[in-house]
Amino acid sequence: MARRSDHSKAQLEGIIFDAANKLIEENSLEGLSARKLATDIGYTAGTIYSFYENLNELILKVNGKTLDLLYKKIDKASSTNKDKNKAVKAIAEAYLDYAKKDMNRFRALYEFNYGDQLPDWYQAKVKMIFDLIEGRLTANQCSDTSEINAKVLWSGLHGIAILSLSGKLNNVKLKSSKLLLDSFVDIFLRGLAK
Amino acid sequence: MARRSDHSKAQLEGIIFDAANKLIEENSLEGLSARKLATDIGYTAGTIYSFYENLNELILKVNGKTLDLLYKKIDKASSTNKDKNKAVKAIAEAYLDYAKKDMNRFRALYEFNYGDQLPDWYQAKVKMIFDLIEGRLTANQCSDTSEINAKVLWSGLHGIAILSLSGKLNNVKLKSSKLLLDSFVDIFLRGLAK
DNA sequence: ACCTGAACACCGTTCAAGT
DNA sequence: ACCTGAACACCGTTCAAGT
Repeated sequence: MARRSDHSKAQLEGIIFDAANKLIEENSLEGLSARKLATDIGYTAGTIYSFYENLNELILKVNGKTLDLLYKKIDKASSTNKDKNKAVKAIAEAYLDYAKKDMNRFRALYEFNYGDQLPDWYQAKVKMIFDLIEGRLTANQCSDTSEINAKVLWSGLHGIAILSLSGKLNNVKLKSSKLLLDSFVDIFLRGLAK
Repeated sequence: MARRSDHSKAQLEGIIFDAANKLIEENSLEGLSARKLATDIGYTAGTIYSFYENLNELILKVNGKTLDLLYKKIDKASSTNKDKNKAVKAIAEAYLDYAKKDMNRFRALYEFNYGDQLPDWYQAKVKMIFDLIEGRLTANQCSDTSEINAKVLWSGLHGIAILSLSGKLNNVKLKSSKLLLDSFVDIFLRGLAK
């Protein structure tokens, strides 16, 4: 212990964040505790609280970074396709793919109960992902129902992702989750094209 | 404290279960702790462990009862309608309605990480709900895709339920969750009717 | 000024000891 | 036989005291 000004304030904040991010990456929220984190970085638990109000603020920031990563994956997947239906499918698959490959951080996203209302900067990140989905879906559609349709798409997508991860969707193994997702998107797009 | 054989073994187990159920009903898993539960029933925390191996077993049993309640609601809703599409919608609405009205116990259902594989008796309860959905959906359909369709329906349903409860679906207030659900079911059924 | 370390109020779980 | 209560190994968070 006792590293006393081995690092600048900004450096230390980065060290704390990176260590927290790593712990969550390894075992979601169960992986993170103030004392474990402190041991990892060679400081005392108290130090964390001079950079973050509490653990929740730190978790929220890690989750914010996770949202950024998710956004990038979805953005990349959607922009390489031009046909609308294919773009929607690509978005859906990128979402599920991210959930599977970065399982622990994805779990931390929805297992975390912040308690208070989420701050604006966090909501903005969620909105960015949502707008990406909505934008691709409503290329040529009335905007009256487009928001609802996008929310339906995202809800279904998300439901498949979490039920697949948790294994609670009876007998749905990870192998078949893509089949499930593709079926959903197909049904959804067919249902939209009245 | 110290009530020493005021109750029979079976009585005491019931008392523990009921108290746990009540705590979860009031504040989901955050509401339950061994010490709080012990205080409520007038025993010591150690006593709980002579009836349940650990808190997880107790939570699982409470969740089992919640699944029973959910099943009953869905069963009732689906059997009062004869038209297939109406029955499917009734099931979906009953699911969402239950999630909203018994929010804390419903949250405990999916916020709980059991760790190990879920025991058979629990999986059987999940399957009963699933079969109810699948049965109504596949009245006259090829059984090849019916299981997948039922899983798609349930995933979407579930996604809407949890995103509505957690408020993570940006700007989706509880008021509009029924609208969202109805839209989903409409799109889904239209998509199925190729 | 920066960080510690002890303290406070909690956890789940075990098990020797009391009645 | 049944239940306690102390103990163990943990939590998050605060803040006076040390350097």
